[in-house]
Amino acid sequence: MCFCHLTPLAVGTAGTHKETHERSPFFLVPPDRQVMSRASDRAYAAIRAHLLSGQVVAGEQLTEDQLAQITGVSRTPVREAVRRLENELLLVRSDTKRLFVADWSRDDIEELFTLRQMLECHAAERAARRLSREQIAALDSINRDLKAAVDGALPDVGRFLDANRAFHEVIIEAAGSPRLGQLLARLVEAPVVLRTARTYSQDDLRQSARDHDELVAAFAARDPEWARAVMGSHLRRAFHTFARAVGPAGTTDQAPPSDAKDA
Amino acid sequence: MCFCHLTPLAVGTAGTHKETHERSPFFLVPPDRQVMSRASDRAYAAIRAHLLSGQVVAGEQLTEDQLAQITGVSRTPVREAVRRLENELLLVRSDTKRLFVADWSRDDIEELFTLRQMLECHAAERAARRLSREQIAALDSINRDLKAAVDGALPDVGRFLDANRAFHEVIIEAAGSPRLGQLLARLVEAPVVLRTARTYSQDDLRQSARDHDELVAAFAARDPEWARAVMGSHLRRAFHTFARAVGPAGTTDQAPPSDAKDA
DNA sequence: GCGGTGGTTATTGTATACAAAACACGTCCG
DNA sequence: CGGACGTGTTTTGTATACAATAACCACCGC
Repeated sequence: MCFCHLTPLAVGTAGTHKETHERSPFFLVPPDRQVMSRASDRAYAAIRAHLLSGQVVAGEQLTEDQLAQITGVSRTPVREAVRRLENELLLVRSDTKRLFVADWSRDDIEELFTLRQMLECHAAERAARRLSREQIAALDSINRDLKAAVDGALPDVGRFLDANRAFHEVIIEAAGSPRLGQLLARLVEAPVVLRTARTYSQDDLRQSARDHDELVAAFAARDPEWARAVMGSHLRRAFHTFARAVGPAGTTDQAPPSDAKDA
Repeated sequence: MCFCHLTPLAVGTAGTHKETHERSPFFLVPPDRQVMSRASDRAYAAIRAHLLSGQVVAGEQLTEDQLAQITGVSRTPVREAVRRLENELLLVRSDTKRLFVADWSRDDIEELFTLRQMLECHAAERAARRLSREQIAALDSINRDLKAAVDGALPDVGRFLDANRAFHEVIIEAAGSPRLGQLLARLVEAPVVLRTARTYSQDDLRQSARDHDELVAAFAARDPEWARAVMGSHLRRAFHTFARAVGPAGTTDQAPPSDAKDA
C-alpha cells in the first residue's frame, strides 16, 4: 500500500500570536539559500501541518483570520496558501466561499485512488523506458532504507513515509512528463491527511516494500508492462488499506453542505 | 478532432483605466443572480479573453500592474485570477516569480493530449454505464446542432466549438467523478489558446461530428469499450490536427528561461 | 407557532501603501 | 577587456483598512 507523501516541509514559526509585524525568527538560516522566505510558503506549511496534526476535525469550518493567527502572517499570504490547499483537495469551500477542512467519503477515496492508479501506472510505464541506470540504483537504495525502517521490531512509520514518497517521486520525475507530475501532486496529497491517527500494520508496510522491490526489478528489466502491472496492484492495495480504515459503505460525506456546529 | 472548450464567460468591464476606485458599472444586473460580481472573476475572464484575443505573444512577459490596468481592478484580485490561469497552464512563472504567457512546444502538446486521452477515455467508459436516456438524447441533440454548424458552405466555427464543449461536458458530468472533471478542466483549457489564428478545415470539423455520432451510438448500445475506443481515436486525431498546426519537431519551448526582449 | 424582516455580527473580498526582491545598467578595479 | 559591485528602477510580496456579503438572531405580523 502507499500512504505516501507526508508533509514535505516542516513549519518554521507557528503559533506566534501576530504582534503587529514582528520580524520572523530567521536568524541563522542556512546561509546559501533562504529557505521558506515567503510568508505564503510558511503559511502553507503551517496550515498543512495543522491539518495533519490531528487537531482539526474533518468538516470543520476554518476562517482566514484563524489561520492568519495560527501561521503568524497576515491574511493575504494565508489566502494564497489556502488556494494551494484547495487545489490539493485538503480544503474545500462552500457555495458561499466559506472554508472547510475536506472530508472524504469512502467513495471519494476510491475515486481518488482510481485516478491516481491510472496516472501513476502510466508514469511507471514511461519510467521503465526512461530511468537511467543511476536512477534505478537510487530507487534500490531508497527502498533499502524503507525496508530498514519497517524491519525492526517496531517500525519507524515516519521514515517509511519519507522513503515511500521519495521512491514514487523518482518514478514520476523519470516519467518525464511535468504535467503528469502536477496532476499527481494534486491527487497524492489528499489522502495523507485522512485519519491521521491510523496505525499502519507491519504486514502492510512490508508488503509495500516487496512491491517496491518488484518495481525495481521491472525497471531493471526495462519491462514497461510489468512495471505498470506492479504499480497497479500496489496502488489498488493501498486503496483497500485506506478503505478498511474508513469503513465499508458511504461513511462520511463532503463538508460544505453540512453545518460545522455539530462537529 | 477536438479543439473544445472555448472561453466560458465573456468579460464584463475590460479596459477601464482604473481611476481610483470607480464604482463598477453594475446598474441593472440581472436581478435574480448577480453575475460576475467578484472582481477576481472579472479579472479572470478579462485576462483569459486577452490571452485568447491574439494580442499577446506566447512567451511574452506580463506584469500584474499591466493586467490590473487591462482588467480595471486592483492587483489583489488580479493575483487571484493569475493563480487560476497558472493552474490551467495558460500562464507560467519563471523561477523568480515573473509571469509569462505559456508557450507550448509540440512535445508539450503531445504530453497534454496523451494525458487528456487517458482521462477522457476513462470518462467515456464510465459514462457509457451511467448516462441516462435523457442525457444520451441531449448528446444527440447537441451533436445535431454541431453538424448544423459545420454543414453549411462556410462553417460556423464558434458554434462548433460551443457545441463541442457542451458535448464533452455532458460526458464528463455523466462520468460521475468530480475530481476527474477538475483534472480535465485543467488540461482542456490550455490548448485552446494555442494558435488562435488557426483556421479549422471543414474536413476536420466533419470528422469530429462523425466521431460524436459514433460516441452516441456506443453510449446507446451501453458499450463502455466501444465508447473508450472512439474517444481515444477522437482525441488522438485532435492531437495530430494541433500538431500539424504547430509544426513537426520541437518548435517553440517553455517561456520562463528565455528573455522576453526579442518577443 | 411560523415565516418573513430587519438589524447585528462574522467572514470574505478589494484597494492601497509599503517592503523585499529581482533586474538593468553603469562603474570601478583587476 | 572583463567581471564583480552598487545603485536606481521595476516587479512581486505582505500588511492593513475598509467594503461587500453571508450568517445569525431577535422581533414582528399573521
